[in-house]
Amino acid sequence: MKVHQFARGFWEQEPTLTLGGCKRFRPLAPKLPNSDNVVSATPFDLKSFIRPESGPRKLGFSDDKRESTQVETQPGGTRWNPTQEQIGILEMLYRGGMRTPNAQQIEQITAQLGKYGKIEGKNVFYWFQNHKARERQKQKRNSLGLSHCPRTPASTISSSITMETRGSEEEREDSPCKRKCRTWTFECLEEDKRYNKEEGDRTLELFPLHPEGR
Amino acid sequence: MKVHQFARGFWEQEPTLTLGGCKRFRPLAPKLPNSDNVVSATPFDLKSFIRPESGPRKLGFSDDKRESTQVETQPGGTRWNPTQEQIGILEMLYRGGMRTPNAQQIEQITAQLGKYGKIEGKNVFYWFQNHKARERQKQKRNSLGLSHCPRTPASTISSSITMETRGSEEEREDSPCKRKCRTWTFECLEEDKRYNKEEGDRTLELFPLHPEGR
DNA sequence: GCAAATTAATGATTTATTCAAG
DNA sequence: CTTGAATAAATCATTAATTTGC
Repeated sequence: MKVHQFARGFWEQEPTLTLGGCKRFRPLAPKLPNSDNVVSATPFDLKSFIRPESGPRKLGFSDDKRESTQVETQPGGTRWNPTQEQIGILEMLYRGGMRTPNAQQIEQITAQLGKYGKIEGKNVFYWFQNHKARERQKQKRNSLGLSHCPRTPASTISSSITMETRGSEEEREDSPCKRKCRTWTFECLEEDKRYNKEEGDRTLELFPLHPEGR
Repeated sequence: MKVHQFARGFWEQEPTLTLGGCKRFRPLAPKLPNSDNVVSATPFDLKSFIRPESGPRKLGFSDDKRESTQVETQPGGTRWNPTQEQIGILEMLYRGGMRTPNAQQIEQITAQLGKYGKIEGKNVFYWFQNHKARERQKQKRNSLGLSHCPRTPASTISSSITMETRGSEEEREDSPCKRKCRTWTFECLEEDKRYNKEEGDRTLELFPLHPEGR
């Protein structure tokens, strides 16, 4: 099987990946301590490798200096705490019919909401996911209690801005036809901790492979 | 309520947000026929049109030269088509115990696998998700047939490289304790379509629009 | 041998659940 | 108790295998 061969090259080039922390894996290759390998590799071997939640959860926003000790993959950190403005806007968008914003939309929403407080794209994403799910639950609960006239709670929604959302088709809430709208990429944990600093932080590049460039 | 106020500014500044690709909604704002908002959206309306193989599906490694015209913001989107090398490495990692790599891990894996063909972080993420889920299904199916001795298939995994992954703690397979490891961000649809790229096209910035310094 | 037609795999998204911070 | 965060299950969609008729 050729896999091993490939694997071989793989490990040799990226010793980092050879489970720095997880010794169980015996590297197929010698080890190759070569300091800088390809992709700048961000040496951080495997600390986070599967044991990310060990460290202190709290530190949060103190002020990242993690690169020194690498505090296990980012300070767990405080979770997003939306401001009234942010919630208001999100709800408006929701009422407006938005259910599963795509990457660009999320990006822009995030940019806007960032004016009212720290926020990241994932917060927006999650908010829509949760809000949608919970509205659904609520509705289901209600329907059980009423057992008829399923259209009741729609009032707020339908009143002013139901929009085309689903009025046109047969679909309800969020049809599956909206598939394939989102694209995303992973980001180095390090940086997502910044609060909203001005300019610069908008231009985040997606592949923060370089250790600390920013 | 101030919401409207915010909303107002919001829409004005970010017309793009009016649902780029999902025409279903009618934007609160005028409409903004501005072409760019469709953005990718990959109106792929017709491409898949029942005759999926019409276009040059093969390109893969041949030597694509399409980047010149960029084919309207990327072609409906070819999905990732892993090479043998990539699969081999991924499977190795999986056998090594990796189940839900975090952002950093994904990043690095992606960087490595990128040597063997175009790949993005999300592909790696999805691969693990799917592989894990499908192994589970398979196992369940098997167990139904056997209805006993649940420890059977573990052999390969436990034998040589279980790693610290969860060897140290109480967690098995993929306990929920691994929560909160991942961080990701959304990316503009535009670029994710490029094929392999080398240089710096990775540093793209995401906010083509920030209206004002915020 | 070969393409169109079908089927099997599997990549990509969405939805449902669960966990836990506040 | 509310709700942000994360994962697993279900689902959709596209690509590669394969079968089939010529």
